[in-house]
Amino acid sequence: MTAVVRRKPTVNAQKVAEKAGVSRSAVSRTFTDGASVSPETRDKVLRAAAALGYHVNHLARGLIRNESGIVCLIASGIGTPLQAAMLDGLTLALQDAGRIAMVLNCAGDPVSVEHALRMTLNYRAEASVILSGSPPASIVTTCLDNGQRLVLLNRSEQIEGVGTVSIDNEGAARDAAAMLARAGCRRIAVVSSTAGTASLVAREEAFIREATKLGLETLPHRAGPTSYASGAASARALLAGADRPDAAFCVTDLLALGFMDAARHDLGLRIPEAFSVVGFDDIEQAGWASYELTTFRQPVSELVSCIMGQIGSSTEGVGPVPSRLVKAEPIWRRSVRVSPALKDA
Amino acid sequence: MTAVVRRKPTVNAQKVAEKAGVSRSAVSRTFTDGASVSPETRDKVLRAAAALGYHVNHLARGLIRNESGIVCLIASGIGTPLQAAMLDGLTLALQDAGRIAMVLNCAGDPVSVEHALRMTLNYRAEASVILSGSPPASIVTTCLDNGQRLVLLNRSEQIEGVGTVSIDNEGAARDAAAMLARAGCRRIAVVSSTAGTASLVAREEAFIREATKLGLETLPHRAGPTSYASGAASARALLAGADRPDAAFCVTDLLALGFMDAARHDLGLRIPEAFSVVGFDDIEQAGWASYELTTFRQPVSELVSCIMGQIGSSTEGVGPVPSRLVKAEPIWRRSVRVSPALKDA
DNA sequence: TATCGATCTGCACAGCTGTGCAAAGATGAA
DNA sequence: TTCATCTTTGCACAGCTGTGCAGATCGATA
Repeated sequence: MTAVVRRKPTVNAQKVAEKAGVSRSAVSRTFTDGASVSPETRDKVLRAAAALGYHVNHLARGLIRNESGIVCLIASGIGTPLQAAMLDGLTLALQDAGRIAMVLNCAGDPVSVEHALRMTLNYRAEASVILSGSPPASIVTTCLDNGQRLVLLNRSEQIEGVGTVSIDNEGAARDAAAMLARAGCRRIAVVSSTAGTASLVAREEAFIREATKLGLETLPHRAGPTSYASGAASARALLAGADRPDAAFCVTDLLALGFMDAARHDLGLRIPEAFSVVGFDDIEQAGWASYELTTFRQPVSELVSCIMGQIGSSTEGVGPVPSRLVKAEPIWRRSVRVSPALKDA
Repeated sequence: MTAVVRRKPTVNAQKVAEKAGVSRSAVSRTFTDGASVSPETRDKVLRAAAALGYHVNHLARGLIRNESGIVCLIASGIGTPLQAAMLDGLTLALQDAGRIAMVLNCAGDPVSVEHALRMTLNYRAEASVILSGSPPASIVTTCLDNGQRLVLLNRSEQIEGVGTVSIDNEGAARDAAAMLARAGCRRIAVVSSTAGTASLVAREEAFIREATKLGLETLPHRAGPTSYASGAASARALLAGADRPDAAFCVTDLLALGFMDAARHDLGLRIPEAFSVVGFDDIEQAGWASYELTTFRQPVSELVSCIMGQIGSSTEGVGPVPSRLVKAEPIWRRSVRVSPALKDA
């Protein structure tokens, strides 16, 4: 006598119709925007639905309308301040737009991104936002063929039909180089990570190019993943010898904060008097009083609204969505020493 | 001549069956675990599916199986380090268990939690995890009636059929009081927030009760929401007068870090020599060299596996899931001065 | 009153899949 | 060869909803 799996009697539109004494169509129309129902039947239906605890089945609705209402967010390192802020903003914006967010936590490598996009297709998501990692080309075309919108964040490649929102890494990195040159720095550590993410590499290379052009010496260094610990390790490695650099450009605020802490507490350096640090992202912690990090802001809310624009209202066709380039404004705080020249002025 | 909305020809099991020269059932069985298909047809199907870019429609599958594979995570303040860490762990664990996470970003008030749970029912989620906020009782029973599993985090109320995972706030708060008493502190600021969250109130009250029992004086203070800024504001308010406290118990690490920064940089206090601070949560930043905050750890991975246990394998019935109480271990760092008594030993 | 128009309602089909049941095919044994 | 057993396959139904189309109801106007 095996235990019989007794499926709970689910409450569907049919039940509501019977209780309200109307047809099932009337129930459906009551919960469909812009459908034609008389106020009385509408009332009867709503009352019956509330009594039974009826909730429209979005799986079935998505099946017939071919609009699931689901938008997938594909990211890695969700626990990180910047990614968490992006997720916060995106989930909220999606809800305001009547969609719902599915979060796929991937490792960042192409295989896991492809896996995530497959899941995306399984759930017939209307759009997917890839916040980190880079998808193989084949799965991208499959997504587009299935009518899914795709938005990539901080990818340099332009793909036909794929929306792109990018930070102006090059411009900001050039500004950073100029900023440190004006402060009178000469030997500059360039602290990056071994992750090899496109935008991080872009920042590093653009900075080195501009700094070299300005006659500055650069010392690239990568201690590990993009983290506080890696920043601290870089500081200990770079500041140990006799001929130290006199400034550091860190491609990420997390790296910068770790770098600052190690420089101050392990090596006794005074920032900004004896050493200048510039970061990137403007995460919340960069503004904390222990750091007061001068950095470049990733304008989260602007990025979010750009992404929402790319996702669009799902009505228009495959119009070639213009890719957006967002400026990263410098945020002046107190981790860069004031230039002697400016002091005189 | 209006633009005809031409629905893209979707690729479904029927198309795959035709291309592979088999029946649609064979396609379905190929993608169903434990179904009976011969290796040859299976191969033909897989080849045809790959060629067409077929992906099983989980909406339809969920409709017929009554198992959507969706688990909803309801939270507010996703950008916060602790919540972000929880989301990171939960999304990963869910994916490993073959489910997928939907994230509902709510404001925390009962109305928005109810709204989120309604959405949960619309998508026929198998389970919902409420990470913050407190749902009205009526919607809870509706969820249970619809066969949805429900897990509450840090709720004191026991509801029949609802899983609960809680941190031992009281025990940890008592430990904190004893810790500060042993360090020789006498007047202790209790820094909390105006949020009124159950677990924060529990920490505050348990601490005050135990501290009073130990003969310590307590000065409760709430400057605003649970944030770095509120912690800093509390420090400025509490440390301005002449008869300062000599220690602070902050019900959250974010509050503690803000408190420390304001105490040090605005008021010139030395921590831990002249002032001791204890926090709660052990967010990543608490371990940074600028803070070295002594605190109590919310064991994220343990909480995650407890929650996963409550969600269960969805096979068994409404068995009364035992509620779990997780200990918050003290993490000794350097924000509490070493007791003169211990120094002698 | 008869006709027209507007508004609402119900029928029936489509959308995609999983699975029980019966039939067919394959395999082994007598 | 004949029978029995096991595996595989196809049919057809269920699961829940949105919507086009035709019919019904109602009010208003000539």
